[in-house]
Amino acid sequence: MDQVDRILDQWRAARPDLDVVPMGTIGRMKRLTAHLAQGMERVFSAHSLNAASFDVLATLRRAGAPYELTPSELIEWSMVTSGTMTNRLDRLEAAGFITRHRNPEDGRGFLIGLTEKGRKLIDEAVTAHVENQHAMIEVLNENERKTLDRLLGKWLGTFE
Amino acid sequence: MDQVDRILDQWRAARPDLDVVPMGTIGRMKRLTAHLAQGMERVFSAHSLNAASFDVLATLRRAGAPYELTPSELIEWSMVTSGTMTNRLDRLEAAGFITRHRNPEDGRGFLIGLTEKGRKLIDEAVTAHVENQHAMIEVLNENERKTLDRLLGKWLGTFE
DNA sequence: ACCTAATACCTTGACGTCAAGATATTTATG
DNA sequence: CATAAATATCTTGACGTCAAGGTATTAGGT
Repeated sequence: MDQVDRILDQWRAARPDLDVVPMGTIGRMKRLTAHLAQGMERVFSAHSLNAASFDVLATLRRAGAPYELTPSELIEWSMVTSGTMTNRLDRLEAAGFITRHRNPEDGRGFLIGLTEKGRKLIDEAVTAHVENQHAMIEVLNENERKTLDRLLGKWLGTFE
Repeated sequence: MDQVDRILDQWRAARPDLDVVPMGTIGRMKRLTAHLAQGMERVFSAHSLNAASFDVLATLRRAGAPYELTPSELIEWSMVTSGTMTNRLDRLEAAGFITRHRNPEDGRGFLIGLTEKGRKLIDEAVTAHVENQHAMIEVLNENERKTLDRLLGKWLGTFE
């Protein structure tokens, strides 16, 4: 009997004509994602980062050496608008974690690169991040994790 | 092989020392929640609402007649800060969906009530919302939904 | 070559959110 | 009672995000 169940009970009393079972599942997804985000944010802030800046640095890092991508490529991976990416890059550049230089192959655009400081930071941060994710999912056993991942994958498939 | 798998493959190449399986599950959760939120937002905006205003009106509606709660109670149900709730209430009051009057039992506070216009709107909106949620989860069969809901509940239990 | 369309990125204004602090009122303590 | 502590709500300033629009550069069709 968690908070989501209490909400469903209220709906069943107030609107008995509605079948609110899916609302329960979706509500649990939303709350869980919020808790997970909060847990991850703690690790990020311990490394002077937040979800937005971690996202950009991680995308550059996992792209592999020489750790360079265009803003457009970063936008695709991160699924944000160009204005959001400009803002993210402004802050990361000011903090000295990335550099912006004109793309020699396309005068309209730029290349974003990790600085040495940025690469060291994201390598430390992602190590702690992965450890933290392991800790947060610890309550589920191997079978449960596999089942959950499979169901999420199937559901996600209808959207992507 | 979805976008999450592509990200995991990049990490395995760039940082083979990390076990990124939990990152995959958490990543799918996050993306799925984002898609679900987007799908729900479409229904909300069709009723001149967004997730924030729907949340407040729905909380008042499912509390039952006379559809009145204090801002503090709304804050607890919605898990937002007081500043956020003030902002939400300002907009809903300006739109004529709720009223604010001083709480006769506590001079420090207020009572928030649904207007007739607000009650009608949320009743229509929540009907469409529940239908939409059914449509979005349609791809999973009864057993899969039950299993997913049980696993999410177990996981969520470690946080709440 | 020229001109239109497409592309890459930045800018602006609005929104929803939070953290921290302010104000008014109630409750608890001596 | 008087006063300190707690409570209820609003205010302020900052952040991250998006949609829409702007500018510069490249690509395509004639």
